[in-house]
Order: sequence, then structure tokens, then C-alpha cells
Amino acid sequence: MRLKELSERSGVSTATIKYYLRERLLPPGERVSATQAEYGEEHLRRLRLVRALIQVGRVPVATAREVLETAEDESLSQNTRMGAAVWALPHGPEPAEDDPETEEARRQVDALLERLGWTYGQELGDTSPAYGMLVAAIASLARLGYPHETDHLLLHARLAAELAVADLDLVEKYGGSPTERIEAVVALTVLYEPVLLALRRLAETEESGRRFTD
Amino acid sequence: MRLKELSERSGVSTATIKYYLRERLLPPGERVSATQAEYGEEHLRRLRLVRALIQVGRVPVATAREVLETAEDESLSQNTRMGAAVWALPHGPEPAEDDPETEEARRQVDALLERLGWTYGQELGDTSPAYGMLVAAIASLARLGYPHETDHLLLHARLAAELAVADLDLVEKYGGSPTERIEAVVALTVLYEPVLLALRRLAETEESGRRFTD
DNA sequence: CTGGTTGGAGAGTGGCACTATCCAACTATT
DNA sequence: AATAGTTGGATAGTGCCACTCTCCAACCAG
Repeated sequence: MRLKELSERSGVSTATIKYYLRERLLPPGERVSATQAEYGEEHLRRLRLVRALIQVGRVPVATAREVLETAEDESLSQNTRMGAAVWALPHGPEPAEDDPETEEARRQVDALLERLGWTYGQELGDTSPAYGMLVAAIASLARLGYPHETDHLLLHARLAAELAVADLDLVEKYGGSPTERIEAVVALTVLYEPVLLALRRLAETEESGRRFTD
Repeated sequence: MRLKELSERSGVSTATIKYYLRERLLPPGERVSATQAEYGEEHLRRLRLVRALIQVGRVPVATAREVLETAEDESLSQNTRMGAAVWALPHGPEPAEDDPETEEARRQVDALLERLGWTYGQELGDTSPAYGMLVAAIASLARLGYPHETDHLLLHARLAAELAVADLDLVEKYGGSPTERIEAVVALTVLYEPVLLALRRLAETEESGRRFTD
């Protein structure tokens, strides 16, 4: 298939596909002549994954490239590939190191993770970006004087763990090659985030409507 | 307090505070003379809330203004104010209307919400942005061939409802004026999103490490 | 008196995700 | 075979956004 057909079947403009090719989010097509290239079904699948990550998952282009490169780097162990791919997903700024709320939040998170028995992926001698995200969010809550008790966090963590088990059951049932599985974990991690957030907002609207009806 | 002190106590540069004042994210300070203004503790609190929404919650500046304006518009009922504030929170692009995956996703979401008995805030004769967010995410999963069974969605919804109940318990315990309560709902809705996502990612790393260790 | 500070306004910056233009090589139509 | 349209690679440009810089008159502290 030619660029135009790839564009029509994916709903992505040719200009944007060219941009993705340039940014190495898509592998180049097979050269047919000096100025013509041919694309296959694999390109279409990959393009749709890229679009889903960028549009639905709000992953920056540069990040999407890193994630996908790591996912298909067969020189790494499956576990490293999976960890590194999720590692590269977007996350807020690292928490400021030099204020009391951050330190307190860090203590609280450490205590929480220890209580859960999570090793929080210190695999590479570094803490996960998700850890920083968590600390920053809790520090913000503290700074605003909103409650952030360990019990409440534990509830969130317990529910998160339940989701993770269900998601990975899905991946195992889904099967496929190691690379496909890693892609599936990335896709499910990213694409179920809006699902979860949307459901939570709907649930909150529902519940607050129930409680605060005038 | 003067601009500089507000800046020092909040950790936000004076240039950025001026920008927020211009964008009406902060109410103007009390004029002391033609070119001097005085700010109070309320400004500091508001500034911290704005910063939390923008930096941690990734809410665009224009959206933050709408959300906060709605939250403090005392001409509206408490329920409307709360609904409208959460309504204005950022969400992905509306799903494309004209493709089969979107239609299928919409049917699935409608069935899910009916089964849950959620009225998904059709208060204003329109569906919530969170509804569109949910449809778009599920359509993406379908387009990529990933599973998105109703059972799996129901699990997410059940957990989301559990979170909503816990969050609103916190708000009720927190108390305060109606405006403060609405601010609290907005702040907790936004600031617990990164907490939940971070915990989910940590849980996924943990669980996939457990399953896929080579 | 004077050197530094304050705050309002407008223009400028940098990053990002495209998007438009150009052009030579190709392909399809008559 | 002429010609009109298409393709794909490279480069530059666009639009948006969240700041950030510059200027300047008014102000204030030593």
C-alpha cells in the first residue's frame, strides 16, 4: 500500500505520517523505486498504536518513540523491556527536593510501599518516575491543606493492585509474541488510564449529585 | 504582602504571578496607591491551588480559570457549580462520530452506565465530557484489536465508584463553606488523578515483574 | 537625593505537534 | 507519447500555549 492509502485507512493525514516517519515513530516503507515506497499491514497497526498513544494517551511524540523503541529492543530481557517502556511514559515534573511537604510526602509514600511490600521497580538503581509523580501529588495536597491520610492512599493502592491483576490477566489471555505482549501492556496501561479517569469522574458526579442535591 | 513576598512564599516567579493576574486566575490585589497593591493569605491559597491544578493536574490555564469561576459563582446551585466545575476539567478530543468503532463503543458505554444505574450527568441536556473521553478510549482499544469486555469495564467502574465514595467522605469530613467544598471536590478530583495513575503504574510494574520474570 | 523596588502592559521566547511548500521522480490516462 | 496528476523526501513555516522579558512611571528606604 502507498502513503495515501495508509493515510486513508488510518485517518491520519499524509503530512502527519511523513512527520512520524521522520521522527522514527514508524519504520520506513519498503523502497520500490528511488521515490516510491510500499507500506504493509504492520505499518497500519503501528500507526494506529502511535496515534492512540499520542491522542488518547497524551504521550509526547519523543516519548512515544522511546517507549516503542524500548519495547521492541530484543537485546533486553522481557522484564526490563516492559519496565522501561512503562518507565518512559509521561509523568509530571519531579518533586522539588528542598521543601518540608515533599520530604513528608516521601516518608509517607515509602511507608505505604513498604506496607504493601512493593519494591517499586528500583531495578535500575533508580526510583520509578511514577514514584516521583506520587510524591509530588501528595506534597501538593499537603501544601493546600487537603487530607491525604495513609488509609485513603491504601484504599487507592489496593484498588490499583486489583486493576493491575485484571489488566495483566487480559494480556496473558491475549497472548502473542514477547514484543506484542509488551506492546499490549503499554497500550493497556496508557489506554485504560482515560477509561479509569472518565469512570471516576462520572462516579464522582453521580455520588456528589446524590449527596449534595439542593 | 507585596508581589515579591507572594512570589517567595509560593515559589512562583513574579512574572508568572503577573501573568496569572492578567489571565484572571488570581483576583487583583488591593490597591494601596496608583502603582502598589497588597495581597493577603487568600491570594496565597488561591495561587497554590492554581499551581496545583496547572502543574500537577495538567489543567490548561484557560480551563483553570473557567473551573474556578464556576466554582465560586454563587448565583448557581451547589450541585450545578460542582458538576460544571468537574465538567470543565480537561478531557481528550470528542470521539469521531462517523466510524463503526465509535458507535460500538458508545453502545457499550450506554449499556454499562445503564447497568450501573448512572445517569451520567445529563443535567444540561448534554452528555458529560467524561462520557466522550470514555467512548474515545474504548473505540481506540477496539481499533487496535485489544480486549475491552464489559466485565473488565464493570470492574473499573465498581472500583471508580468505591473511590468516589471515599473521596466525598473526605470532602464531607473536611467541611467548610459551599465554595470551599466545591474547591475541595475539584482539588481532590484533579490531584488524586496522578495519585491513582502513579499507584496503578507501580502496581502494574510490580505485578508484571512477578509474572514475567525471566 | 538617589538607588533600588514595584506592578502594569505589551512584546517576545521556546517547545511542540503538526502543516504547507517545493521539487524531482514516478504513474495513469488519453 | 504527451500530459496531467501523484508520490515521497526535505525544509521551512504555523498556531498554540505557558510563560518570560523589557520597559517605565510611580514609589520607598537609607
